[in-house]
Amino acid sequence: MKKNAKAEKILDVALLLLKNEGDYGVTMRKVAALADMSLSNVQYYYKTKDALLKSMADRYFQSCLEQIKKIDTIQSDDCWKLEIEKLLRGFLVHGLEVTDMCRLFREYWAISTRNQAIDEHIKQYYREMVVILSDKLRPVAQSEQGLAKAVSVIIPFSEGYSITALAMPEDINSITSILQSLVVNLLQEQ
Amino acid sequence: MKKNAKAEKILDVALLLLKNEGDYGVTMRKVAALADMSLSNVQYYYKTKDALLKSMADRYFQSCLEQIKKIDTIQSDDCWKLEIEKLLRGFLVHGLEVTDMCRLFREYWAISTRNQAIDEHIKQYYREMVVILSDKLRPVAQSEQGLAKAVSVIIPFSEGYSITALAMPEDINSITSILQSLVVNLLQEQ
DNA sequence: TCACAACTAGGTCACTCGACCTAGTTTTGT
DNA sequence: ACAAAACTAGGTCGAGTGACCTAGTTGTGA
Repeated sequence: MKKNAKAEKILDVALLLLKNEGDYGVTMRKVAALADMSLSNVQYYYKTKDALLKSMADRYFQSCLEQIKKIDTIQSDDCWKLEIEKLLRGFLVHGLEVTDMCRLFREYWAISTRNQAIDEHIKQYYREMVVILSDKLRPVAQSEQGLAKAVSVIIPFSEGYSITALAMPEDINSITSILQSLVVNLLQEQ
Repeated sequence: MKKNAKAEKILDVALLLLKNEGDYGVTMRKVAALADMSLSNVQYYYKTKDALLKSMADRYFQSCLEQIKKIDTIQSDDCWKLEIEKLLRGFLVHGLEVTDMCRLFREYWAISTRNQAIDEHIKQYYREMVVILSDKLRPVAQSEQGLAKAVSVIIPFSEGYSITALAMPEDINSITSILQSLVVNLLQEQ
């Protein structure tokens, strides 16, 4: 049994609560009950609720970035445009069903409007996402300028699509195709 | 003094609280205090908290749609592409600063993941937004197909941009320009 | 004028919350 | 072996919460 196993389990359970019941739904007592330990025990690992919320955000945004890093870099071979489409589809698929990731981000977007620290976390997350995604696309980009434009289109669109997708008249295939040709054009910009 | 003046004031105050403190921040007592009336008085107009939250959502999404309806229809004159740009800028400007509208939508996006009724409200809102925006753009659309694609791009992008704008490398002018030429192309699709 | 509905105010109830306190038990380092 | 640190458990406290109750006051229509 790892030393930090309980502290990790508390974070797991707390994120589960955040996902299902929102930030005010995360109470020390509920966390304790779901983690199958006493209230005082939770409070031993996280002295205050703020400390718990901070640790949750630290770990969650970190894990999300690591997930993005796992995406394959687009290689400059003869089917790179197809690879772009696959990459875009991977982002847009969050619009079809509300995934755990979607739920947590929606909570954090809301919290960020009333919590300076979370707001900074999210901004930093998207800044790092820009860097990571740029690295993935750089091999097929004709200019840094075009690359910057491409990521500045992909990221906002995929976030917005995760919210609005089910209400749009065009389906994901059509949208992916439109976005793909736009991104390809931007990447080919001199 | 209108008959419903108090009921309306309660909704005003409650939306203010929702914006600033989230859904759990809306308590009957806080609403009463801010509306300068007694707790029982608030509870007279809205028997339960659920009833209050429902009325808030009903009125808010309604008012948002009416705001969108006020946007000028794009006329098919010789400067329609410039009008498109102006329209897009109006949407994207929500990315530069977190407006009241942004804050409330972020709250509702989060609430919708755990509240069926709000989820339906939001879906319906975006569906109506599709219709309204389509009407604005139809005069310059070469086909219904292209029109559907255009709105299916504009709406998700503007929502996502309101969240991510400040972390993107490209500024609003560059983004607006990219989106404008994309939308113009889609509208000219046969 | 009078009855009835609309409205207002103050209070109580059981419940939940984060923070704190105290007293044990286990583990660790020397 | 033993002291200190790490950990666990149970209890209490004041502050809020939504729902509910009762008793007044004002307004309106017949």
